[in-house]
Amino acid sequence: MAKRAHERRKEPRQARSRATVDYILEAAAQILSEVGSGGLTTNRIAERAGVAVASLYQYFPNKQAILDVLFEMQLSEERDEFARRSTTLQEKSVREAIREAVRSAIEVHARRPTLVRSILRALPFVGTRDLHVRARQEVVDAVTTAMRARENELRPMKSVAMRAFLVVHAVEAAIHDAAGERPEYLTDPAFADELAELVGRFLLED
Amino acid sequence: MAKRAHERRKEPRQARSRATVDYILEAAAQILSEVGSGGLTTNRIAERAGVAVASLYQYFPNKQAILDVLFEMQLSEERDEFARRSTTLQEKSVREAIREAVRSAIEVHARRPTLVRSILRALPFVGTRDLHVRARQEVVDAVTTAMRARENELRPMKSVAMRAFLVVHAVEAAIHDAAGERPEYLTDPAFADELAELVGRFLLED
Amino acid sequence: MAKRAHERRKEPRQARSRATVDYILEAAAQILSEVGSGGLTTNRIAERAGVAVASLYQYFPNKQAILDVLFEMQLSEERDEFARRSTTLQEKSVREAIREAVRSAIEVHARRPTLVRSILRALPFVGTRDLHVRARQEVVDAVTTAMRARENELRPMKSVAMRAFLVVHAVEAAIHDAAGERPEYLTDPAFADELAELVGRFLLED
Amino acid sequence: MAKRAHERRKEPRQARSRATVDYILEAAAQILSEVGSGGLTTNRIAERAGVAVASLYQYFPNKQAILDVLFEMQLSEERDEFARRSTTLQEKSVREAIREAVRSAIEVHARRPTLVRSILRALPFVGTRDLHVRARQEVVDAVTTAMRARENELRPMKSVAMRAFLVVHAVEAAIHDAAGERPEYLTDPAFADELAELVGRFLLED
DNA sequence: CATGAATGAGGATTCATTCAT
DNA sequence: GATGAATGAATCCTCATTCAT
Repeated sequence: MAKRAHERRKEPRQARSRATVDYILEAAAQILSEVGSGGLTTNRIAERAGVAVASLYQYFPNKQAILDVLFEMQLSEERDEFARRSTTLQEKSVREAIREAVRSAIEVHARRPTLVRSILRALPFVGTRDLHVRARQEVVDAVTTAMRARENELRPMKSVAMRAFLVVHAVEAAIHDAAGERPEYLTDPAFADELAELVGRFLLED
Repeated sequence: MAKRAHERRKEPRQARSRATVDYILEAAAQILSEVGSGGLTTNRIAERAGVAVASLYQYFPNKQAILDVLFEMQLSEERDEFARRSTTLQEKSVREAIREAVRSAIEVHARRPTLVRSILRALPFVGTRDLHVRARQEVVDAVTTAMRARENELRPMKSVAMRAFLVVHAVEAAIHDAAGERPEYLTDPAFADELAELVGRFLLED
Repeated sequence: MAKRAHERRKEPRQARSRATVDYILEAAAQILSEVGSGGLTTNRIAERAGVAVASLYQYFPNKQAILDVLFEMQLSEERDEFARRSTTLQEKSVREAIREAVRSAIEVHARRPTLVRSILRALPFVGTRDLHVRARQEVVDAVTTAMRARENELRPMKSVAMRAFLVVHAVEAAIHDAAGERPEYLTDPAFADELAELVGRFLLED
Repeated sequence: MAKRAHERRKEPRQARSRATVDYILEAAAQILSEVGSGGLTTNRIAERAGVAVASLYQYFPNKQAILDVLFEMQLSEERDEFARRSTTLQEKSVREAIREAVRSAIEVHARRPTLVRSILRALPFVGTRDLHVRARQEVVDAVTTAMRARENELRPMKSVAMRAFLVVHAVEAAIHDAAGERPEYLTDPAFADELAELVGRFLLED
């Protein structure tokens, strides 16, 4: 695998080629969630996408690039979801904000549980480590900032960063692992409630 | 890769054999934590272990088996650690028990952070899914049982299982991710305190 | 690669077309001298020429054809140079004629040393063997004829053909190799003098 | 193709593997002289050698390495031939020494004309440029040294290096090209005589 | 037992060439 | 006439695994 991945080799101009790119990404996503990263081969991707391998390489410089794009797409979705909520979060009570945040996190993952899990948990071991680390850090940072903004409403703490780290990773992992091992939890309102409670009790004065 | 793995092809009788097996496992572990599961090839393992590939196949039916053994070893270690504490845990307050449990979990992972992380987080995407799922379930079950035993001391809950699931996954993930992204946390007492607090506040009244 | 190369698929009628063909040939030449025959791909040629690959195939039936045209162009240039001098050569002394011939040979190659070298030395191993052999033979024949015309002024010899062969190949190789390894020789008058001396001493009575 | 070639990946220990290496080199040589460097693929080499591709890669890190070894073998042979003669050359007249040198040069190439030609003329355009340039330079240097040693017996010259360059390249090219286009020349004593004459007249007084 | 050697199957990537608009 | 898109066939190379000594 080459070094700089993640850049598309050639921007698709026509509608036809944009569709091809989509098919490829979709195929990769499917394979990833069905057989895992081990079974993800360019030939398989191309076959599933219904295109020739060479076509795949017209838009992605190498396999890694596909994974990277997939990863970034997922991140974007999360970012967007977060951004969409963040304005309203300001106006709500912290408790309510937490509940909202947890719900939307679950929401994001509930759509395609295996895929998201594969992408977010598997990729770090397969894909560009940097990308993953930076991405995760970004989320932690966002939460840290949000917490600082309303620190007076929170339980006193020495390190905001550490607490944010714990909250983010705990929540994400719980959701990912649920997606993998207890998919039914993702649609169970009790799960969301419990998660929100976990976070709330950790962050707020009782 | 063959189908049934995880059984050693042949139990090593002599000391020499046992040493060979150890070298192999150690080599695999090293490679796993250094270059990740992608770079883990049988040839590389053999080379690092200082034996011929063919020798490797005298003790392991296939590559997967090595991973499985590695995984089980790690689990055993955790199980043992847990078992060792569990008797004493009975006699302590729940709060104290939690603190102990969290500490020992961190302890286990702190020894070889990258390795443990690789094994426990990466293997599920590479190795035998079943093994992993069963193992994780086992931990959740143990915690569930422990919680049931002292349910009256805990915050009322609808599903003990779900709460156990959340606690176990949250704690493990936090530790694993710390191992990967914030190794310094593993030796920071504040980290253990915070984690214990997270769990304590979630499980205990007020 | 198809079989019949070297024929242009379609003679360009309009000026625009002719320009396109020129761009293609120029691009091929550049790539050839920059990265060698190994890096010469149709896609790369097209890209460098600023046209689509498909356009390239409107004027050349296949890649080989491009190389062939390039080769022929180079030959033509040499032929022309030779023809241009040959009339005047008649009137000069053999010694002077040799000097002139050597100078113009160097001249031809000095213009774009790497290119000429690539074309004349690399192509035979990549391109149409026949074309190359015939071309070289043609030069040898021309020299043979020239020598026969003034055989009485030359050192006695058994085989004019063999001596012509030696002279032609020695001179060409020296120039090509100089182009590749000692480019500064090409502009050093001493080099021309020495080459002329080499030939003169071989062909002429002392 | 990777970067550092030419190093054998693994030294063959047993007789069997040494044979394998030989088969591979022989196969490569055959293909090279039959179809040229363009047709030289690792699969074809392996097939012709009667081994699996993977075996080939156990001894050569990549295709280039095979070419490099072939190239070096050829150079060694030339070096040896040269060394073998050089002692005796000292005792002979320059004229005789030249005759000897030319004869042995032809000798070396006459054994497997197409191969040698392929290797020495084709490789520079396919293989490691450095290797080739250094090798050629080595020969020129050796001749330069030899000429300096007996400079007083030679025709006066400004640059020994340039004259050596010319002689070496002229002779080699003539032989190579003869191998390719006039194989019969290689066994014709007249050819050797003429070549020796070419060199002798260039280097020696009147 | 141990090991150097060997390999079939496959994986990533490229290339000359064609097609549809 | 030109071009973006598409592709089948190859190419280099690796890997898990087996064999022969």
